[in-house]
Amino acid sequence: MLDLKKLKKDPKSVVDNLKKRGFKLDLDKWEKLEALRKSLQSDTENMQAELNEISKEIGIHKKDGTDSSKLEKKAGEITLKIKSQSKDLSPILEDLDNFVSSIPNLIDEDVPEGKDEEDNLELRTSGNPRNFNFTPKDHLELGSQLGGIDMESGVKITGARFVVLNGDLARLQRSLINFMIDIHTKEHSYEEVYVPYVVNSESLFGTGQLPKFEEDLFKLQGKENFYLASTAEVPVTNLFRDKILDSKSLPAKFACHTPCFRSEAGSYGLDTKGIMRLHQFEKVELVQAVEDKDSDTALEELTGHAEEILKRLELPYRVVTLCSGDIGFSAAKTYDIEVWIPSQNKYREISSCSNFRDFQARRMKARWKNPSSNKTELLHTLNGSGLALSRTVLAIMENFQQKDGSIAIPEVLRDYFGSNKIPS
RNA sequence: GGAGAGGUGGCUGAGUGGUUGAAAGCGCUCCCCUGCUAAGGGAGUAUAGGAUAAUCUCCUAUCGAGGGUUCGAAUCCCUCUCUCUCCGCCA
Repeated sequence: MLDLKKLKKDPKSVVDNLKKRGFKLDLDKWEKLEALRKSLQSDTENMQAELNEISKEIGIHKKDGTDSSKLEKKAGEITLKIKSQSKDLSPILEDLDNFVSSIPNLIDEDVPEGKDEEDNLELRTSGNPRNFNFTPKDHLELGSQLGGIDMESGVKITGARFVVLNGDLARLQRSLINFMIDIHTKEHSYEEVYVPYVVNSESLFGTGQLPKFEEDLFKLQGKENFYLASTAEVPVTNLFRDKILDSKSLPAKFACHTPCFRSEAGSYGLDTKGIMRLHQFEKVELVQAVEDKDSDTALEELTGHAEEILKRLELPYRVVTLCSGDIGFSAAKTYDIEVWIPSQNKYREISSCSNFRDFQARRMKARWKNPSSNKTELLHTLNGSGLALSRTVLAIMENFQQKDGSIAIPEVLRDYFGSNKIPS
């Protein structure tokens, strides 16, 4: 949620900033609503103050046993007025609320301007795409040959964009989970957490998936406000909701493996082959809550943590800064890490690392006690994939494939996997 | 799923209709006292919104959430939710 004080103080810069992401803030509407709210609210509050005063007096009269009927009559009139006024006020408050909670975060100064993913800015690359001395296959072909990727069963059991992995590939994914979590906990000092995969609407509001992006989520029947988590960001970041953290516990860093469920509405026809884009996939997520002054460095650090996994797996990748038109609703700045996919001859997203600054924290009242000012201040939250599992499996298959269709296992993973290749 | 009990400030815990935003204690902050330590004394210590140029200030809201009764609700009524105890079921 935006800092409304900022909007009041300097509406133009807020409008300009939001414009960069292609969001048109209807300032007129807001100012009108706000003016209306102000006058109605201060009016009601004044009446309430008067009523409180009179009620107190009545109390004193009752205690003394003196007559208070005149006061009671007057108070009754005021009460009626307040009630009718509140009826006018509450829809305005609701409008304001909806209006404000649908405004995306402000983007950082150094976010490149642009329209869509074409305008994202490449920051660095790591590793070199391999030169194949044979024609490389795509992961689906490889997986089908190995009998490890079973799209048909996924469709039968559930439907399109669901998959069954068998044998070595299932084990490869599981070993990757352990590998990633171990590095993040042992070397990058994250604490491992296990969290619910079903989340309520408050949690989704907190991280910014609601109210605007309900169509991306799977909603559960029955329980009115339960959804399948689209990312561990939701349950893990909400660990900080309604909390005031001690400065000693900062930075708070959590690593978490969960499945992710996304309806992928609006992605019809995109990545229909194989396991690139699924309704259900596994992910190891990194989440941090830090002091405001630390979030810039924390983003660099967190991105580095995700990159480290790719480096060790010897997968070529690049890091891009998302441009103003491509960045997500809640983020102030985002680095996407893209892994090399030989069959597509390009880099594809495998991790997205974002600094949300105080945007999520304001929505979920995630605060910390600043000992120097002795005040409670909003935390800054960050998260990033470290990494998305199905795409890591895909990338290993394609980048490490051998001429005979077998797949070599990256050196660092062999102990976890228990062998040095997946035979054809 | 059935039956009961309960949700009060950073924590513990009083408070069943009237100057209660809320006693007391703990914790924390500042000050005083003591040669040091131990101890003692005093003051302060929620969040959000608003008025104001701003602050000491003032107003409003908040005692799980939402409604209701009343001049007035932490306190009474209704709905929901969560926690605990017992029973049932169960990986």
